[in-house]
Amino acid sequence: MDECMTGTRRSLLSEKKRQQLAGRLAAIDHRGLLGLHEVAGAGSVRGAAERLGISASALSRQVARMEEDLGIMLLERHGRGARVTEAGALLNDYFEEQRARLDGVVAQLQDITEARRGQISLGTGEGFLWHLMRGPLRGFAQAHPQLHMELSVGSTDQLVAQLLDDSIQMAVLYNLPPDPRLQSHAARRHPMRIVVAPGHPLHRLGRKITLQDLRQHRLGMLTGSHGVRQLLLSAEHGERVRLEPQLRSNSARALLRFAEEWGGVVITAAFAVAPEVLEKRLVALEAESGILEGAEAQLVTRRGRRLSPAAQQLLRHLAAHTPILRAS
Amino acid sequence: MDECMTGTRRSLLSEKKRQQLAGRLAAIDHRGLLGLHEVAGAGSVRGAAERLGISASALSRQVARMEEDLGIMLLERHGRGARVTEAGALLNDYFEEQRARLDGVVAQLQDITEARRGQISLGTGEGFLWHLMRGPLRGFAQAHPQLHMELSVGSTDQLVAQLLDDSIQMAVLYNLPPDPRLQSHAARRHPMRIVVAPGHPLHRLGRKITLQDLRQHRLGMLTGSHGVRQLLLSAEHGERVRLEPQLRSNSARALLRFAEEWGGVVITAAFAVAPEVLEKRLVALEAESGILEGAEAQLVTRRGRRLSPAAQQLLRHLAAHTPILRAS
DNA sequence: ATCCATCGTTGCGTCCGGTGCAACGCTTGC
DNA sequence: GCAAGCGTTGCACCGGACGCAACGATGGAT
Repeated sequence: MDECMTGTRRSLLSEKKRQQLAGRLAAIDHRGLLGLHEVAGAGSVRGAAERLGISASALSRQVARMEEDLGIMLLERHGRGARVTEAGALLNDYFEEQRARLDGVVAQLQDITEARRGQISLGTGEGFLWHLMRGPLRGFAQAHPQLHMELSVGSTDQLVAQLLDDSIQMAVLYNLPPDPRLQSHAARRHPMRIVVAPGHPLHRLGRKITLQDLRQHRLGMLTGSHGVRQLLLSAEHGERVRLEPQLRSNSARALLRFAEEWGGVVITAAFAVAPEVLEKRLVALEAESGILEGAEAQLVTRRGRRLSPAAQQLLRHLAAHTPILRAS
Repeated sequence: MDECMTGTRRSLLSEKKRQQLAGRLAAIDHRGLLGLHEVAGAGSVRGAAERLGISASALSRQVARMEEDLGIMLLERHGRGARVTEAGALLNDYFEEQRARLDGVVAQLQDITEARRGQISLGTGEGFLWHLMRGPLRGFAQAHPQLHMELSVGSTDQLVAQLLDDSIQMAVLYNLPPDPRLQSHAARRHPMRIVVAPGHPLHRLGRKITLQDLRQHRLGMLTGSHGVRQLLLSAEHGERVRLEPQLRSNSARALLRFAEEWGGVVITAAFAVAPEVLEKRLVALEAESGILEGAEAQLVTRRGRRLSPAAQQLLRHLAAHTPILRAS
């Protein structure tokens, strides 16, 4: 009924629509309405035709076709000129209203084209939040007040998943595992550091910290879905060390409080603790590990995705004006 | 180039509009928007094309042309299907809004077609007011609550002038002089009567009144622009009688008060004093005059004018349900 | 990792609809 | 009564939209 008869069914459907939709709705096209509008304004078919740059016969036929399709008279043919009937005036009002509305839509499209208006969704790791919010993101938002932004904060693989299903357009993340489906637009190496409170025993060592050193202290770690945790696992494997964290959390903020107030040790990038280091509430010690050295912060999108103009502009803006993403 | 100035001028105008109007506004035609809407709903070009009963290639081209004209991406080509971009969603919203609005307009057009809605303007002589308001006009208005009526009360030649310049669609009038530009849809002879208060000397005569009889009494007359007055002038001329009215007024109502309370004499049709005769405040006496016998009440329109459906229906209704217009 | 089903797109021949020109009927003003 | 407008119609023509077939590309299935 539905597959073997598609041809017939299509014909019937088309025939039905010819009389239902096309007969009433599609009969009202932009051209006919414009013609009617000009006739209403000019007061004559010929005058309106001259305004439109077409012949009077063409315009006459346009209106005649609309009348035929709608089954109602739109013009009072008046020997000397023509006036719109009540129905014609109704359609003319409709046209003018839609035209004004359309102007607004076109203006909004223009805004979208020039990235003055739009919806941008980006994701970021928790560690970038402070830098993004006070710096480039804030500047961009101030420069584009009509731009709506949605900021999704999550772990690396959460962000990757959101990138892949297009629920975010771009993401700033740390320690991204290689993925051909993603495209990097800016990257900078940020070695992982050992973060402790000032005066901590590791701080007093005065040298680079090895993974072995960490075994004697209380560790705090992100849960497994974060790129930081993944890289650390690789380092443990490479150096044959197994680290047992005292505190696991999906919140980097919680871990920093753990280091600051509980005297714990946290491994993360320096930029992620920039405010605390500035206020001298924490210190970031260098680590003695090749693997931890290679960690990168990246600005990525899904490869092959066509971004909106606003998103493209934000992408360029972030790549250019985010110090922690600029290659040194 | 091809036709001296006109051809070139048209080309330039067309070229200008190609970039101004057509480039932004006319690019958004009903067909393209419908296609975009279906793609947005179906999630794929092919599915939308199947719904529309056209080929996928045609639909693809429609959207591509809109994107070209607007200079902005409307679809996210997604390998597996297609989704609308923000700009596409904006246009789709616009389309759905206009479609809903259009449904309303079409419904209103339907109402106009079926005379459920509309604007009717009619004129009438003062003498018909009582009959029309209580009878056929009231019934018609109750049967069509959405119909707006404009009732113009005036003298015969005022109404004729309004008919000829189309400011009223039809008129009920008395003693219409023959006019080829007007068309009568219903007519009934209503001889003019001599109207006096009960007990008036003319009443006590107990016979038909001649124009000579009138010379001995105080007459009230309408001013010259009324058909009644014109006919009476003809009768005076035919019977070699000159009547000198005591009161002239353009208000028939004033003349009736003149007859009722001042003991005056007024010449008019019987229907024009129907309520007063019913209440026995006036009597209508027959006149002895061939000319006054031929007076007619008529329902007329301008010949050649195409009336609105509502007006046509009112015309038929008045012709059928107005006793003073039905040929006995 | 490979295959293939499906998607969107493009080249090309075809056809329909809109258009312009000229002529006609009609109304209006001189 | 005549001429100048108006709106409309017959006819030939042209351009744009369409369908068909084939082509890259993507994503899931094996």
